[in-house]
Amino acid sequence: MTTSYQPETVESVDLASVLDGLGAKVRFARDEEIYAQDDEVTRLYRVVRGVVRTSRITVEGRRQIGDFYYQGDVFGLEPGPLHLFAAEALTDCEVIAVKRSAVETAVGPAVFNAAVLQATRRELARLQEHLLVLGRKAAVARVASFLIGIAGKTPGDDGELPMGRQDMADYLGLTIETVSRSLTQLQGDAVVEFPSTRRFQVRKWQALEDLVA
Amino acid sequence: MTTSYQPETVESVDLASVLDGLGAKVRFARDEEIYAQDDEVTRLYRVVRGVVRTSRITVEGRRQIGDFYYQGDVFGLEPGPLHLFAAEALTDCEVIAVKRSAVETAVGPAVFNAAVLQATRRELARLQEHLLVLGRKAAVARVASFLIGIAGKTPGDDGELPMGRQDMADYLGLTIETVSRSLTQLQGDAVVEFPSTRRFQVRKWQALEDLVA
DNA sequence: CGGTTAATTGAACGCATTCAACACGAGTGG
DNA sequence: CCACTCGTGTTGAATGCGTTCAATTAACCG
Repeated sequence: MTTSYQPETVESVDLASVLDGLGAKVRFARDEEIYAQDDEVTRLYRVVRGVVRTSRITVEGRRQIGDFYYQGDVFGLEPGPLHLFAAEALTDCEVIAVKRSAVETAVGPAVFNAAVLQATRRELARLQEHLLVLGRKAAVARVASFLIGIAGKTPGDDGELPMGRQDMADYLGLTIETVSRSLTQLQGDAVVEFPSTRRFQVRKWQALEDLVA
Repeated sequence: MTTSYQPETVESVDLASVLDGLGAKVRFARDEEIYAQDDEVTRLYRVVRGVVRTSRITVEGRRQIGDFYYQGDVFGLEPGPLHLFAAEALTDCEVIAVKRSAVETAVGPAVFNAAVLQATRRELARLQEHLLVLGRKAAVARVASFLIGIAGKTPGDDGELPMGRQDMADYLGLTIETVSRSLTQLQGDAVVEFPSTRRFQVRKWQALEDLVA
């Protein structure tokens, strides 16, 4: 058993389920810091409830948002010994935080590595997607792809934005005004509809996806 | 030995050195394709000589360059089963290509996972850095940070650009003209000097880094 | 209700893009 | 050696899009 070759078994371990068994839930209030930029990377986190954002402030005061993490997502994975991005509670939320070493001793190094690898892969996929959005020029296209992502999280045509316009702007590399104008334009074209500022409904999926293409 | 807990040992495995022992060197001519977009992810690659670029074409014909890989770099790591980015030989080059399964059977799943994880982390670090460059607006700042990266690869103040202006533009999310203008501006301010189109020398490191900050 | 923050809208500006022309270098053949 | 071409890079001028600054409106909460 110890010598048999079982790559599939090791590969299929899910970090999320591993974390659930360990560590206690911690609550964070809106805008509270979970870990800071340049903090040491010691823990792994999982969102139990609410939404978390990672962000980085450049010297010139500009802010870049790394990503938003929703229920079930694992975050806190970074390549180096220090956090390049800080993590804050976007909404009031609850997260499970476990020391990496604790996870490792609990499940063993092989399983730990496999699980971290899988989670890191997902992280890589997020970044690749984000990269393309930022590389693409048109503001409306960026906003459109963002809305698609949000709407895709829930079944049906409607989506809910847990973050404000400023967060959207910093995520998309735009200003708050441009985001607002893009949204207005999409509404004017009847592609999406906003009953309130944070809730929307997709009216023309095709048109929305054509913008991103 | 099989049951003892040795995280450090497993962690420290380097994928690059593992690859060297396996697989044969393959030559690719300039602009030749190493693997295509949407190809299955089956192999791991290492650059022995020359430079490789990864790129992705959007439906609207726009091209985004993922990264450039130099001598010693490992590439071909992608989160999903398919390659989102294609890989091409930027210059005539030589790469080692090994089937992932071959690597895994050679060193065992634990070491394989550890090694792939480490390489994936590096990949993640590259992307995070790239993300910040694209999120930052100013064209000159993007070009400056690119030049710093290139110049940092070789000791001393001079650097060599293996890629053309179009590749730089697609990497930085700019047009070829804007890249050219930014370079001219940097030369005009005597921050860098270009004896030829592909070779440069940094004159004022401080000024260059201030632009990026 | 006011009081505060967030979001939208307007107008002017600036920077990157676009389209176009020109310069440069390398390679080819007269 | 010159003329020619082709690919690549630079430069110019005009446009357009996103930004910036400012004012207005909407949403939230006591």
